Amino acid sequence: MAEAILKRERVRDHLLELIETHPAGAPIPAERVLCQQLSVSRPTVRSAVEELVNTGLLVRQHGRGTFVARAKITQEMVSDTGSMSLPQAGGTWSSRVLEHARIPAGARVGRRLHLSPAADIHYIARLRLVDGEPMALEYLHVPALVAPSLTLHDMESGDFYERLREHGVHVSEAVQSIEPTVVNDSEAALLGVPVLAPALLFERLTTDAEGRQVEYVHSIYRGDRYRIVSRLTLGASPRNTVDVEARIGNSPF
Amino acid sequence: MAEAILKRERVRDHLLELIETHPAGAPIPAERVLCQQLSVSRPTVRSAVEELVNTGLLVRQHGRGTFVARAKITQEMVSDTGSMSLPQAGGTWSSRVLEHARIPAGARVGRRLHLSPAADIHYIARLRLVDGEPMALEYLHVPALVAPSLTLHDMESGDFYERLREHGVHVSEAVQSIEPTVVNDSEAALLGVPVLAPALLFERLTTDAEGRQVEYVHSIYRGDRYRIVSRLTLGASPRNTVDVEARIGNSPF
DNA sequence: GGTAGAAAGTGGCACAGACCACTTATCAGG
DNA sequence: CCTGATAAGTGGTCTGTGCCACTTTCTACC
Repeated sequence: MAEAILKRERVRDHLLELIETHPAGAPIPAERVLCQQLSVSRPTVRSAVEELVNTGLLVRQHGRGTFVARAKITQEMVSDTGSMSLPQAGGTWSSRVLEHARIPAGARVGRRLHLSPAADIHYIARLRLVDGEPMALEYLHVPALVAPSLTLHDMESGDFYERLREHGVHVSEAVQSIEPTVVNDSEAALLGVPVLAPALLFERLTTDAEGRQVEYVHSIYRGDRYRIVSRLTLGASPRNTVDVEARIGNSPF
Repeated sequence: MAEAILKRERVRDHLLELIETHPAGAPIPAERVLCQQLSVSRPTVRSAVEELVNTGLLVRQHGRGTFVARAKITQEMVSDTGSMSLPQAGGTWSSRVLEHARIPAGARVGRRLHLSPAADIHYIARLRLVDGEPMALEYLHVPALVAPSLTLHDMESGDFYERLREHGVHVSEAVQSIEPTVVNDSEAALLGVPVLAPALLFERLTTDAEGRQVEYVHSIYRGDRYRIVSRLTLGASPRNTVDVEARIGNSPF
């Protein structure tokens, strides 16, 4: 019953495979070609392509072709998509590694990653700066089992998820929570703000295509420099909304 | 040249009109009926309907029909859509009006609403509770010019935007910002938390179809009871994502 | 040799029809 | 009176086809 009965889904899965095996920017076969290859009609292909265009995995260009889009769920996700943005357009990011080790998960992290507390994880603590100014503290945890050969360099790289893909890990979904907090002594010292200053606590749990928890990130952002901005549209054509966007879905009443 | 040559857009506009003139939950004509009325084919109708379903204006139910969705950009937006959700599924909301008046906008509010500081606004301050427990303070400002006959009852109603629509105001977009803060003395007293407890400061500016600023909301949410949860998908079928969802759009590389 | 036009390839839009899956209301049977 | 089968109405999927608009490339003309 797991077999895809719907042609549309079969086409979608085929496209997803193409996307995973092709670098960003690469063209995918023309719609009419896909029709022949998969033995479906063009509207079916178009429907599947459209879905992936809407989710941002593909980009269509009239008269030119359809291309693999950049995967945007990255460590910079938050700032890239604008769901969280700097008060005044950002500067240049940099980071300083504070700590790095391969250690047992422990109770708290283990629970979130669905691991035994004794299971090894890659751990890295970084201070993230914008134009040299401390902005956030980030604590990254990746199960060692998920990517045994992961190097420190991989974890430092900007396009971390791209790197994970090379290790055979295909990130598919992230659940992120944000809550207000205040900084403690050590955080205050590292971020250069007074103790008890307002801050945002981010937690992100990332899941791969096979449903495994592949990443747990825990960050403290300075409240005086950060702000979440979302733009909610109602009724306007989605064509009008630019990349800085978060559309909200409704449930049936 | 402004005329809609595309049938699909004509259908979409027709649907938008239906949505505006029908109360939330009302059924719209069946797809096959719309085909006849508008002299287009069913795929065209379905495509237009699908767009509005994706933007959350319509809800389809297999075997039952298609219905006007609740306009979810409301005061409850945050909790309803799950872009912000209670730690453990919410209880029942209620509110206590703290203050209510028709007053001049003043400098700060006037600037945000693009009004002269002397222009009148409807103002209401409410304490919002969940299961009787204080949860947030909300300060709502609506220009008197926008809805001259707005009553206190309108502003107290849960479906505030529906009410605005009856006054000829069609809400189309909202920009919302969230930042961490701590509560001051009076806020602490009203919310029943210690002074300097973490909190979230919400600001929302709502714009109508004509580009007018129609609402400015400023709220303080208890940090210990509130949390923002967003779910970011990459490549998964949007069908899998439930109402608690925020999809992130990408720009072409 | 340079340039303008034609041709080929791409995605964009639309049609008419067929069949399936689900929901609801109706109606006959117990 | 209640219950279960049935039929009608709805959205869900897919086909095969035609034409249009845009982009790129090639070609033939100047």
